[in-house]
Amino acid sequence: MVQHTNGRYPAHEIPDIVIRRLPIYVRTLRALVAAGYETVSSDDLAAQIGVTAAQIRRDLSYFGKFGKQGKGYEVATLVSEILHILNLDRQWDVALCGYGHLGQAIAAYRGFEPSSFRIAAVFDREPEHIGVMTAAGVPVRPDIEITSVVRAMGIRMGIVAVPERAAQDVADALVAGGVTAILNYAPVIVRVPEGVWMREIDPISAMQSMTYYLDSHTEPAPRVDPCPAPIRPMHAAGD
Amino acid sequence: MVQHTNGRYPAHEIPDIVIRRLPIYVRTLRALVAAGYETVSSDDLAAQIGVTAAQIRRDLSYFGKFGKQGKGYEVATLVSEILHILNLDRQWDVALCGYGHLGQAIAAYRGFEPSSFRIAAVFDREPEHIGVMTAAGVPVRPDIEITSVVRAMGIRMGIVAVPERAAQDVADALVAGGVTAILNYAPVIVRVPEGVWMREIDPISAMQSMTYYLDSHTEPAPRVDPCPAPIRPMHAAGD
DNA sequence: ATTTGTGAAACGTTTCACAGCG
DNA sequence: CGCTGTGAAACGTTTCACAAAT
Repeated sequence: MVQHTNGRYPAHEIPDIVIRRLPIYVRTLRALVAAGYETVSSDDLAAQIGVTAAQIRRDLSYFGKFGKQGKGYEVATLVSEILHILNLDRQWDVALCGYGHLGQAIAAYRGFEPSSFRIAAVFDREPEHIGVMTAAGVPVRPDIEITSVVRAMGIRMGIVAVPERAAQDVADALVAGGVTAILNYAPVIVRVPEGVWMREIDPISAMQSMTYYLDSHTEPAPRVDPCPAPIRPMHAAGD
Repeated sequence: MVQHTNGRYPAHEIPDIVIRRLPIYVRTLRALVAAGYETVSSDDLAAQIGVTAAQIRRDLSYFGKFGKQGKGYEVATLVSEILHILNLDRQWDVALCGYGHLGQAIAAYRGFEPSSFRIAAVFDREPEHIGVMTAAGVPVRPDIEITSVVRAMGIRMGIVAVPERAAQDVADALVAGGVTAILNYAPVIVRVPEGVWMREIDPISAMQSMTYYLDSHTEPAPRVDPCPAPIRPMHAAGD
């Protein structure tokens, strides 16, 4: 019942593109906390991220008023607020499907826990992987158990890291077990029912779109200086 | 000199979002070729991909006229046309930076060659990785050689698969060597000079944005039937 | 003085709808 | 008749610019 809209914007009207930017705000704000900042203006935060200050203010305004005029935003508080908006003030169990090279890299990645996720179940098709333990102590189970285990554990999110020919079946099994959010690494369009969220991780497409801008007959652009300034520790700020 | 615009749309006016969709069109069209299709209408292609037919027609219209009224598009020809537009009718050497779990998974992935890419150089910081050969026979070199090797090999694209604290340095080294397109897997904002293209692979952000839609207190949505139809082999199409 | 939150304008993208071609 | 290519309209997103708050 505790919804994060403050009455003005029904949740279903908030653009998804705004939602997708919030994790970047969290990440950057956390870096600012680590650097010793207590408050930040939308201008400074925007400079860090490489977007406009107006965009940050507009994005946040969908959810409430978090800043103070003349002062900016209290960094630690804003992190908590956004984490709450995103339902990240709890941990989410995730089912990892596929324990090949990619799946093993995902299982070994130390970035999930601090991001509110836990690889709670792992599945694979290959007999030689079954029964293996991940570094976190999760056993690899046969893929035929996806639906039943996901359902029994109440898992709501899945990662598809299997070859493209298996991706649709694996996604169907996840959905059958009650999963409503899927991160898909397979280079194929996976169809899911209404009400199931899906995000694609598609490095090949990303690379194939960048080659458009790489003229085959031209040498690299001339060297320019590196860019805007990175976060500096608070204590170094003097003038 | 052989540019892919046919005179009406200068390349610099074509929206990047259109460019980013072209690889999906290629992938889907190739699946249609494999299923025995010779022509396809924008309606059918749109249904396969899950977008509107108007969007496909508009996207393609930026580059020329590839269809025939009353007939649709010749599938094999359209694949070639789009590959040409994207500069994918050649192979691109790519520098992989980082040979940890993720880098090893990337190096082992068999999807690059058919997508016009080749992992041509691999770099890592850890002494125990240096000198190791990838499955494709590429030696892992120390990261201090990134700039010189990339420059010597004429490499134009790089993949950053190192921990976030090293990502900026590695990207700088790539750019110093002449790289102008970077795929970044590190969960940090990497700053690059004007003229360098960058795409982010950010699974954690993708997951953190999906949790917004997973109400913490609600059980999974009721079961619905699986969706639109997948590609069927031509020979099965009868009615 | 500084900075937020937000109407209104500007800009970008998608969809409609249909003339015209095969 | 079926389907493309595309003006024009609709829709979505970003930016401007400023009143109000401290």
